[in-house]
Amino acid sequence: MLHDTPLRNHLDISHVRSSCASCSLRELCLPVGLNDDEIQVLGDVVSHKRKIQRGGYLHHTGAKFQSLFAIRSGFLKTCVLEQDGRQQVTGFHMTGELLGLDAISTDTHTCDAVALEDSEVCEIPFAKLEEISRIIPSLMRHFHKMMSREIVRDHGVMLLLGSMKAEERLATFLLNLSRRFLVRGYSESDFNLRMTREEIGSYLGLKLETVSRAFSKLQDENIITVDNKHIRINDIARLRMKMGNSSCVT
Amino acid sequence: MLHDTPLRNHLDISHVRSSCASCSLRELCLPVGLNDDEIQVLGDVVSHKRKIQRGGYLHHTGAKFQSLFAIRSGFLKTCVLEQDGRQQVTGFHMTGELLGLDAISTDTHTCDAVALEDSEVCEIPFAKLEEISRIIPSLMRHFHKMMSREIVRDHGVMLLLGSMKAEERLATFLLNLSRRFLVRGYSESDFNLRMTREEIGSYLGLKLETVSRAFSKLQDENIITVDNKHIRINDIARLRMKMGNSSCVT
DNA sequence: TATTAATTTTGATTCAGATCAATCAAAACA
DNA sequence: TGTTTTGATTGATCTGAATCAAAATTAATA
Repeated sequence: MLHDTPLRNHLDISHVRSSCASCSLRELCLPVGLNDDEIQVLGDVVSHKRKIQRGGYLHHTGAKFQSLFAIRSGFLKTCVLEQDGRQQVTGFHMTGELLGLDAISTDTHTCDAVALEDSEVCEIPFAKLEEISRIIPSLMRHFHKMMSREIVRDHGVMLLLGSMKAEERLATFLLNLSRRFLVRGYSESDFNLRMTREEIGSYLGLKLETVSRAFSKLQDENIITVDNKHIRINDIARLRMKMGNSSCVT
Repeated sequence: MLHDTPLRNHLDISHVRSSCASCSLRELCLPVGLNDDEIQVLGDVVSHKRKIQRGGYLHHTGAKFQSLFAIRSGFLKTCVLEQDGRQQVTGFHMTGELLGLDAISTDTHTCDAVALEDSEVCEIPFAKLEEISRIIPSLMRHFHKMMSREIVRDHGVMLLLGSMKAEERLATFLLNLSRRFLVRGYSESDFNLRMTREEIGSYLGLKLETVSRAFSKLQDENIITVDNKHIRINDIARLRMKMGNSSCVT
C-alpha cells in the first residue's frame, strides 16, 4: 500500500512531462479534464517556481503556511525533529507529489521538508487554490482525492510500522519505490536510493544497522543486488513474497 | 500528539450539544461562523441519521463511498482486515469526529467502521458537501482543515509506532483519550475504555499481553488505577513524563 | 591527491516485547 | 443457576531488533 493505491493511475500526474511555464499546475489539472480557459486560470495561480539545492530546506517546522508545493523534479524527505535533535522521517517524496497538506490544519508547517537531491518545486498559494477550486469543481474534487490519498497512504505506513518485521518493511519499502519509479518512466528494477540507511531506518521504524542487515539478507537470497546506494531487484515476485501476509498491498 | 493539535479547540465541535434535527452539521459549521441562512442550507444536507448497535458495522471495506459520517454519539473503531483474518485497528473515534475521509480517494471505503458501543451518526452525502462548500467558503476551509488534521494525526501515530516503546505508547494513548474525554465534558482522569486490550494492542502495534503488562506497570507505580475497563489517572503529570522522557529514541 | 568525515557493513551481546501457557474474572447464555 | 465463552492478568521462555563495537567503504574537503 504505502504510496500506491488503485487510484494511482488516475491521480498520478508524474508521467506528464509538460514544459509549460505553469509547471505542475497544468499537470495537476490534466487528469481531471479541464478546458483551455480553465487551465489558463490555473496557470496564473502557480506563478512561483523554486529551486532547492541538495540538503536545502523547502520549509521548516513551525513556518507559516501559505502554499502547497508540487514537486517538479528531484527528491525530498519530510521529517520532524525530536527533543534531542534527532529526526524522524515521515516520508519521501518525488516528482508530481504534493507537499504541505499537513500544514493546512494549523496554518503552520508541522514538519521540515529537505531536498535529498537538487530539486525544483512549484509554489501553489493555498488561498488561491481554494478560491479557484470553487469555480472549477473538478479541481476541487481532484484536490480532495489527493488529500484523501495522503490519509490512505499514512494508514498503510501505520500498518507497516504496527505489524511488519524488519525484512517485510524493507521489502515493502523497496517495492513502493520501485512502483513509483516505474510510474515516472524509470526502471522499476534498477535505481539509486537518494537517502541514507539511517533515513530509511527512521522512516521504517528501524535502526540503520537493521536496515543494512535486511539489505544484506535480501542480497544473500539473490532477491536484490545492493551496491551501496544502487539497488537492483532481481526477483520482484520473491520480493513481493517477502512483504508477506501484507494485506497492505494495494 | 496523536489526536490533539493546537487547533483542537478551534476545530473540535463535540462540546456543542445541539438538539437540532440537522445534528452534526450544525455543529460542523458552528465553529466557522456561519449565518442562519447558511446553517439552513447545511441542515438540508444532513438528512439521514443512523443508529448502529454495539458490534454493528457503519461500513465495510470495499463498500461504495457516498457519504461521510459525523459521529453524534457513541464510540467506533476503524480497522482493516489482514489476509489471515486478523485485523489491525487504525483508529478509535468518538462524538464529533468525522469518518470516511480515507474513502474519498477511491470512492471506496478502505476500512471497516465498527461500533464499540451503541452509536449514532449523521450521514453527510459527500457530493452535496462539495457542492455546498463551493457556496460557503468558510465551510470549505473548515473541511480542508479537518482533512489536514487527519493527516497530522496519522503522522503522530506513525511517530508513536516508529519510535516509542510499549509503556510510552500506552501513556500516549491514555493521555490522548483523556484529552478527548475532557474536551467532550467528561472526566479526564476517570473513564471507561470501550475497547479490549487486544484492540488497544492492535492500534499501538503491541500484543495484548504487552498492553496488559504496561497497564500493570503504570498501576504499580501508582500513576493509574486499573479495574478492568475502568481507568483512573492518579498522576497525570507523571503519566506525561512517561510519554516524554522516552530517551527520545530513533 | 591526501586527509578527514560520513556512511555502510558485519560481529557480539543485550533486552524489550513476542510467544507459549496457565489461571482468573467477567460476561453471555442455556 | 450453573455452564460456556470471552477477556485479562501473570509467569516462563524465546527471538528479533537494539545496542555496542570495530572495520571497511565512500564521499567531502583541504
